[in-house]
Amino acid sequence: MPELPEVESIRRTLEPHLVGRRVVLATLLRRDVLIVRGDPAGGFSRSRGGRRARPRPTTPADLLEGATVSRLVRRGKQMAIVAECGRALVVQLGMSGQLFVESGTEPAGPHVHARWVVAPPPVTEGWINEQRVLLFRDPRRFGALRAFSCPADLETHWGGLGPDALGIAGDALAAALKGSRAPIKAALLDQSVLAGVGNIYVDEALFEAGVHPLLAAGRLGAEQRDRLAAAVRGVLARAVAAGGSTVRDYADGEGRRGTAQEGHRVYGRGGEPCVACGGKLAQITAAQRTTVFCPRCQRRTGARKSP
DNA sequence: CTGGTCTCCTGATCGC
DNA sequence: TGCGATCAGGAGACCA
Repeated sequence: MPELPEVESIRRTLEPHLVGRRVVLATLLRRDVLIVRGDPAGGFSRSRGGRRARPRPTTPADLLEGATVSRLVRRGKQMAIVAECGRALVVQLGMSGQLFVESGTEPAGPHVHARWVVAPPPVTEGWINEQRVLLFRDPRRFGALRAFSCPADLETHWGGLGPDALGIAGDALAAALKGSRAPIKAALLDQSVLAGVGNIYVDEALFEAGVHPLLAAGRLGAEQRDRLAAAVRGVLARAVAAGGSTVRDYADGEGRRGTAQEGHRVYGRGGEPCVACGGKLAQITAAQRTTVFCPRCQRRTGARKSP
């Protein structure tokens, strides 16, 4: 389940394979994973009554064929492959998505929905000088590719996201949570509030900050919000440094697993002892997600009412 | 508008 | 050993 640290690890490992290279061939093997101007290209919208008579036409350029990659940019859990011409392809990995360069030694397996052949650099300059094949694989298909034809369209799309969680400051978090009566866990998972946190790191950050997952978001005190912002940054930064969490099948852009799961203190540990107090970790459902926390270390207490 | 619930999807796991 | 039931979960649609 790729969250910010996993996407950042993928971005970093793919950079040397893609930046400065030209996409010579792009193939869409399953059309409905590509979203162009807000609609799936494959013809059948998932929304009720959204069945369209004709598939939306797409062009190879939507998948950046013929374009030269200028940079890979991450915002929250999304990554954009930005081309020199201004086009961009945003990759959303959803639950089970993977984006990686084909190793040649292992078969890519089923559920590959898009494939790019990337030319070698014009001048040989180092060890990565061969043609590369980039694959988008996504068994559960909660992921998607979104095509944008200019930087302004990409910015508009990303405008719907909250501030990036990796650099979230206490006052920015306060602004994002102001007035919210949703449980803090639900608020942190809402990508329009804060971009990048998913179910693993939200539980880890709440534990580190000593905040109960069901506390109303708008009721956190200033000190709690600062602690929470610092916990979010710290948890994510450590996970990035560890190459992300491989809980099931996550792998980076070169197929390598991460080790951040070794540092998880609550995720996946319901019923086990708290690493801080030794008490039994509770497991509940919050925001429709499995939620693990320590009832002793994470008090459901917010700011005092003004006298 | 806001927050809660439903839905999509497949692989892993569990109990009989 | 086989197989149906259950669970996992990101995020948009939907609804009260």
